[in-house]
Amino acid sequence: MLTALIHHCRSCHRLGFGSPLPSILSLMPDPSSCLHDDPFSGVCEMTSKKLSKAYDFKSVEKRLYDWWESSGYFKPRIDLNRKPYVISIPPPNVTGELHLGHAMFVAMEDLMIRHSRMKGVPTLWVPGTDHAGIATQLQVEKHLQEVEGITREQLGREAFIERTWAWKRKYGGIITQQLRRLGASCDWERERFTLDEGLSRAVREAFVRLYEKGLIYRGTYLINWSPGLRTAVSDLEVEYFEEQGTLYYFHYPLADSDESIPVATTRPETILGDTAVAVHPEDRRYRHLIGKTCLVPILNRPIPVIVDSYVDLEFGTGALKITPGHDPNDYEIGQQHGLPVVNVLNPDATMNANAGPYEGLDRYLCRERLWADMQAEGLTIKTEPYTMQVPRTQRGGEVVEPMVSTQWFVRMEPLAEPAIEAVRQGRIRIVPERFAKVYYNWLENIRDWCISRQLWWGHRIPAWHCLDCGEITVAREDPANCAHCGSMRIEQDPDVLDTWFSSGLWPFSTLGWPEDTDDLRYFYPTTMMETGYDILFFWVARMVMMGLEFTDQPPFHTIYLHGLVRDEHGRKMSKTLGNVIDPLDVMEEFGTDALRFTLLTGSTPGNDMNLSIQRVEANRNFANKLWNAGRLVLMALDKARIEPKDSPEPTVADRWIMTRLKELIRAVDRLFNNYQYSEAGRQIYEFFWGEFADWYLEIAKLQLDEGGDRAWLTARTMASVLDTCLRLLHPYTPYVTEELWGILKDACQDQPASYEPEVGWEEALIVATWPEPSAKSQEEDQIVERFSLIMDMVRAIRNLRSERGVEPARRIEAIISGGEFTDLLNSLHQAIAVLARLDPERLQIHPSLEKAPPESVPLVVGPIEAYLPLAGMVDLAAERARLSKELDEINVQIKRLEGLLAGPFSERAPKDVVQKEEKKLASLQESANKITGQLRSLE
RNA sequence: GGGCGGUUAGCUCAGUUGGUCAGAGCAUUGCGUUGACAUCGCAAAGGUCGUUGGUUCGAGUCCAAUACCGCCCA
Repeated sequence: MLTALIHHCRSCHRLGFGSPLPSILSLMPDPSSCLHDDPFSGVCEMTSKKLSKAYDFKSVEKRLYDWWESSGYFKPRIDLNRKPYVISIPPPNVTGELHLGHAMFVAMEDLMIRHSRMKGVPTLWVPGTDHAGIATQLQVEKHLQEVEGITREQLGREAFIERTWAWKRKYGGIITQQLRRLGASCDWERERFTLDEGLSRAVREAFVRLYEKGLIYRGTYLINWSPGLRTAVSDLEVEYFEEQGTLYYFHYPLADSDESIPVATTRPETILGDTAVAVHPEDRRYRHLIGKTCLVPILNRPIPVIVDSYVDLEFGTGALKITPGHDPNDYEIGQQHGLPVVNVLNPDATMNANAGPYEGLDRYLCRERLWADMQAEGLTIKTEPYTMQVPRTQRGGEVVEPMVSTQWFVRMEPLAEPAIEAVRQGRIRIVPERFAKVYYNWLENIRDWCISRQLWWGHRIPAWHCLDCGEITVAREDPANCAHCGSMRIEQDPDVLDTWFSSGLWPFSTLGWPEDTDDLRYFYPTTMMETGYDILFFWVARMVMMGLEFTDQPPFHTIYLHGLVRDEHGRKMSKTLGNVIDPLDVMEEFGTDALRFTLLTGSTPGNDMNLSIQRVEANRNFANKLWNAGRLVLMALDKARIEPKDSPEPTVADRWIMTRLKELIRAVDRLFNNYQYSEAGRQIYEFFWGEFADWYLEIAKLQLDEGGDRAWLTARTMASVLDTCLRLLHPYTPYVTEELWGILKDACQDQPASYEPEVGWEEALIVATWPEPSAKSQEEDQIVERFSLIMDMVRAIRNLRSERGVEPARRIEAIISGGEFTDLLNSLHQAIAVLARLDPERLQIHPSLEKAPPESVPLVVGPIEAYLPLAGMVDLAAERARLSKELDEINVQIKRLEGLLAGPFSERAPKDVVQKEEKKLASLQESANKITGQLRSLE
């Protein structure tokens, strides 16, 4: 009986040390003695234990991660002569918690990083977190309210910021611990935080430079105001939802006549801020009213009737109220017509003094009251249900109010242009390509970026207002005086910067910019920006702009965008839907590798993926398959512990699996070069399970039984294929592969004969050499073709057995006529017998048969014929029917191919394609002949 | 209104630069377990590749139109 034994000596270090201790070793009692030096014993007399029957990820993951990290494998091996491979992590919110979006980017980036590292490239993955201004501040505010019942205002700015830092210190490590759990091989010694000292300096430098260049300005414009958060937000942070609302129709009375203009609005409370009524120049109905004066309902404030072709004749009444203070389009019109701007809202969305009698009311209450009052005055016409686009904040989802406010902005156009060019010229490549179009479109129509936030948690704007001359001083170092009048009465602007402003500097600020550090010089520009397409504008485009502006270089060469993770039916995960999948739960149940492999092979670049737990489970099974194949290999090594006498020739099966492995490596290489990571992963999976495990290992068992050199070469081939597969899979499933590889390596090194791979045994798989593709050799196709014939033969017999209900345990007789493949069949005599469950004693292989064996079921696989004498189970009529059916099918094919080859195809198609079809036709004709012969013999 | 993606087996998805009657996982059905693995094995059933037209010797793959679903921008 084969047993997987791990021999391990803790004193002579013959095995095990220098690599992570395999899980089983930690279970072992202390060693009694080691007899390595004993000339009479070839085997270390050691405690040993079987490899567990199933892969136990729980005993592996943390131990391996700690070992990798403490061994320094995550740190780049700097070689100044080589170009490094660098990724800056998309920084998660410092106090955030792991979700599948994180799991996705970690899986993708860790795959890229591990692959690059194994290729021997100096590889750096810079980790870090961002301070998430609004999110973090809200958490702390909520906590203060719940626990102490106080607001941040009551606490005061300085104390509040101190509390927030304390909060960050307490919870800031959680997310990075969770990233570690996913196997993220980042260089944690280079971890950065957007609010740490260096990055804050970078933010300040960037701000000052942009200000000095005139690219940052402060001004009063219409912005998006979040009343709940009491801060401005940028255009990108507003989402529009189609919602049921009401369209209110009413009369806009003229000042000096009984006439009125009917107008419609979805937000009546903004009537109080109207500064004009606009009509279309071609609208005859109102032409005579142009230039006259209307009165704002209730307030009786006079406003002009203006003319503007923006007015949509089809919409509502064809006349438009203009509220420059609370509507973006009206703001534009107001600017063109020089209309005053009236703001009727307070920062908390209650009405202000401009709302007259409605002052102090909430915006929605005001809407009701005002409409009721207008009704009383007979100004209302009607209301009707109306579907409208409601702007809501991305965070919290409350309705955003357009409001005029003094804020800080970045002038984007001059920054956008080089960013467009960089992609256009190919200095930056976007994968998948189609997102380049989205990128251009946004940058070409870019609007200025509102960067100030009325928050406390963030980078405070380095601008000081002079209380004497009113000028602004912007400086790298905190100034004591106004730069304009020298007054000491200066106050720093209370606002902080949008968190994305600091994120925009991330690829270079994390490497030390604005200092000219070694890291910056060597690692910048980075290589790959891998992230979700949902933050293409928020983050990626801004990084490109900032990078070009401050470093004159694109911050990365490639942008790879992955899709969103949805539930298994394609719905967005949300708490309300209750379909949220927590990656921690998934890892707990199925292991990190299973989750990673699922994420990595379940999607194509740029497309959303629907995650199903069943898929994760299937991939957990894959990890187990690896493990068990590993057990078998270890048993083989144990069984074939010899020095080979000669150098044995590989068998047909050996050659086949090695050839297929070479083909696999080439395919994986090509796919990696095209960023087709998921297809590469799937192919490795298919190869490992469907070819190596299902076919080769089964045959290998027989070859091992032969003993001697044959067993030795077989074990070595098994070990070699496993070794290569583990290398190929490591970036996908780092834990199970590292664990198994370490055990395999130890077992191989413990062999009397060398099992050393060409590249040698590295100290760990994470830093092992990536399999390089080899040139295709002449005989490869033939090797694979010939073996495929055997596989088809075996499948055909299995198929027939199953159809006839032959019990699997029953070893049956078979007579094969092999023709030119007789030698091939003979060499696999034993294998065919076992795989097809034939009785080896009664498996006859002949070059040809004079006549068909009696009482037997015939079958044809290409050029090979086989007969299964199934006494008592042969129904001549049924066999004839089966063969006729088969023949008919083949004849249809033959006809089709004959027609194809007789037509223009043979002249127009490439030669090799034609040859392929000709070959296929010949093979079909051969089969047809054989079946015809068999039919005749059944008569 | 503009742009993008999707539509392939019951479900979730793959499918190289077009190469000749489509693949996987799960689910279903039948059979099988002292032998690496039941987290397994063997086999079966299941698809006119959304629709229409075009290009081509050849289209799931390229082009055009169209339907439905989804996303982004305005």
